[in-house]
Amino acid sequence: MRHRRRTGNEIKAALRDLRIQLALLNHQVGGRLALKDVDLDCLDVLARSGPLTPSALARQAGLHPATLTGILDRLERAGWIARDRTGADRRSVTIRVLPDRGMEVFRLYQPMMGAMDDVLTDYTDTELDLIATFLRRSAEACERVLGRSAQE
Amino acid sequence: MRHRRRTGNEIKAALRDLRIQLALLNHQVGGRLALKDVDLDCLDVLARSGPLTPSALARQAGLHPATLTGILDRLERAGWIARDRTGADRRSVTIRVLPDRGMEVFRLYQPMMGAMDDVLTDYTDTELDLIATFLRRSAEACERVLGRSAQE
DNA sequence: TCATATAGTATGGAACTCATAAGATATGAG
DNA sequence: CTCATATCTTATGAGTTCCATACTATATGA
Repeated sequence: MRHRRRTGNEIKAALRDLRIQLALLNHQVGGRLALKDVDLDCLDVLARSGPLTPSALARQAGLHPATLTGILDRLERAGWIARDRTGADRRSVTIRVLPDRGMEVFRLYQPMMGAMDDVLTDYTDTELDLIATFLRRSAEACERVLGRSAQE
Repeated sequence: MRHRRRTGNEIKAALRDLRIQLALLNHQVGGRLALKDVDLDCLDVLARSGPLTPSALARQAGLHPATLTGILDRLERAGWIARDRTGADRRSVTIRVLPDRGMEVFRLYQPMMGAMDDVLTDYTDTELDLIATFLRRSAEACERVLGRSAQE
């Protein structure tokens, strides 16, 4: 029982560590592409959640709409994204990541991907499934916490 | 074999997701304390790696030394840290997190801690150990990757 | 038709980051 | 011991970024 609690705390501490390390990795990757941390975060969200409008992106990234205009200007000028104005609502704009530069980012994350592959070889299929599920559930838990406290 | 590869990719994707969510959580917590993301990151590193000199902290946080001066000025003014000048080398300064405000941060992370506890109840002791080890090894892998590419 | 709401962006002021340089102290060669 | 050099931290100034507000254009509903 005591062991259980201790392991739980170790998991949380490890998670905190991992977050810092991944943030540093992103910072480094961003540096090589002349991108701010926030800019890379936005690209990341865009790559995952598909094309988005500026307002939706601002909400998901926790940024002020006006701040996002600046970020999008930078990203557009550097050829990372395109602003499409083809929707039914002519006020609205959808942001799309241009595909070729997406590869460029992918390449810079390769070393980390390789390192993760090394870690993963030591686990059985069942264990990998367990880990994947745990990570997904943790991300969801975090998202729920965020949503709950954003209401107030 | 194909399933194995797919699960591996899912793990990496989930890790990316988790990073974003945790970054948002930090952003939100930082907002309630009137702290920039970078400032909170520095506090986090300090809380984990113990008292540090500005140079060491700048290295660990991937920041320019001069940038760190500004950050430390803010943190000191707001009562988060103290600059101690008691070392043998009188050029050097050690940064220390003041204990009382540390509690304040802890409280803001409580909801997330609770959510994690909920997730963890579903796992056996052996599974928790497995997860803890995986997370530690991933963080170490990330750290190694960072170290390697920082040399160039 | 007109009032109101919404999407995105321009504007200006305050704050931030970083390269350079300066001040203070340590270290090592002669 | 002295002096040149290296190291640690911080001041300075230029350029950039963030955000609150206000504005334009479009949509929606009475």
